[in-house]
Amino acid sequence: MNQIPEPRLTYDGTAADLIQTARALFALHGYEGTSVRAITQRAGTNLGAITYHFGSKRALYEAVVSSALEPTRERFARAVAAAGDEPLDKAEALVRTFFDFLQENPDLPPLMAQQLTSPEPIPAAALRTISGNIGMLASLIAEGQASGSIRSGDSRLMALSIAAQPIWLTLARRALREGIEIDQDDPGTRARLVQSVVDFVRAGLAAYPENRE
Amino acid sequence: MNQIPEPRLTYDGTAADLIQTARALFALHGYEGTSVRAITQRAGTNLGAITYHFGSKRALYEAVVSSALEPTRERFARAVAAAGDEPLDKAEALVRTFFDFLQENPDLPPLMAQQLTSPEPIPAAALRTISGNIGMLASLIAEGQASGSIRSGDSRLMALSIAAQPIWLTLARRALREGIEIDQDDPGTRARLVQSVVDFVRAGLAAYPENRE
DNA sequence: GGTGGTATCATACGAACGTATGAAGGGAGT
DNA sequence: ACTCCCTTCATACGTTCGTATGATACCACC
Repeated sequence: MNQIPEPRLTYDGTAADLIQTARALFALHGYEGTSVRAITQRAGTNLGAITYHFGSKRALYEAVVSSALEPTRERFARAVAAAGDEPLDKAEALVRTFFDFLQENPDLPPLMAQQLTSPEPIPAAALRTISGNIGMLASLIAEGQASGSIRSGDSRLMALSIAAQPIWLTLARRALREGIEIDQDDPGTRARLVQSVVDFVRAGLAAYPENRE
Repeated sequence: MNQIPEPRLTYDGTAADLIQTARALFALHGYEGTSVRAITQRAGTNLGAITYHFGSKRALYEAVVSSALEPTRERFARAVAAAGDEPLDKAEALVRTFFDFLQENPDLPPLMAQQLTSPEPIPAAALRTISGNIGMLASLIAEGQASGSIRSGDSRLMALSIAAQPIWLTLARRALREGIEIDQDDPGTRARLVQSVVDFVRAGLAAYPENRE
């Protein structure tokens, strides 16, 4: 029934090399700022490889975005499962895991930001991953509201307030270092920043204050 | 003393037209995705106008970024001054004003995001504006900590948690509409989102819970 | 009423872009 | 051993890019 072919999410061989190289370059220089020649050269392949494996530069880009976002699903699910039963603890685990994931995948915030900025449609697979993750966080909040540990309020909107922090603070990494001397490359500084966000989120969610002074 | 010439922040005539047009196009299509021809045509000027008035496309871009950020300073200062004496109220005013400003200047989040992603240096004027704003918010928080209405914690890091929310939620506007049916173009929806962030911020800052249920 | 400086104009140049094309490899299956 | 088919390769095409150049227009001022 006129099914639009969904791009794969895993690749091997030359296609995988192209995805990996393209992801780094797109994150650094944007879609238009990254040439097919730069990608294929860095990946050690022929100029025609992108056309052959993906059909076009645009198709490669969409594969990059979709495949970059996908691993968050399982990662977040595991983090929540590993945390205790208390929703506030699950939320904290989610925040920490998100920070960790972004630390391991520094390409992700630039990629997301560029995609959100551009008028190009967001790949359906990416949209599904995002809404799935927000949904997970929101239902976790709703659970805490039901059990009384989290204050009332629209759980999806609260989830957005939470998700915005790790991603924006990671995206602004360079500006924070250059502008206000907060250097996330320093492990101690980074730990304090993560802890601060965790504290802010717990305080922002909690129905009753935890251990304030 | 080898002074690097600081670009002006106000322009008139053709230069102003170019700034305004370029700002909209850069925000929409990025730096590399926006051609000198597209800018000059849309601005109703000659192809050579950018070279003449700014020297190069890059110099125009920096002028755009710096001048776009600058008005926040005065706007935020006025908002804080107009709010009462209670730091939590000032923080709320700041959040609301930030949302309003971004609503009126939808180019700003894409511009900032692109600048943060790119390896190009952040224009010094822009960096100064950002750190000034964060500083204002941080000292407001410190004030509340001194008076006892705001919980303890690193005031600068708390300021970052706050600032991240309006900007990221505005940046993600399209994704929120397409992915999880939150449409900020609808005034009611938008008001609920802003209120939710305000609630989250107040809860995240307050030393004692305000009026939770 | 020329004259000098600022601004705008049409046009040209070389470089880099994304993609198309057809030939050359290179194993697996018969 | 030969035939496919998947992949890689070198190269070419037409377009668009940012900038440079020199001519023209405008206008205040002596």
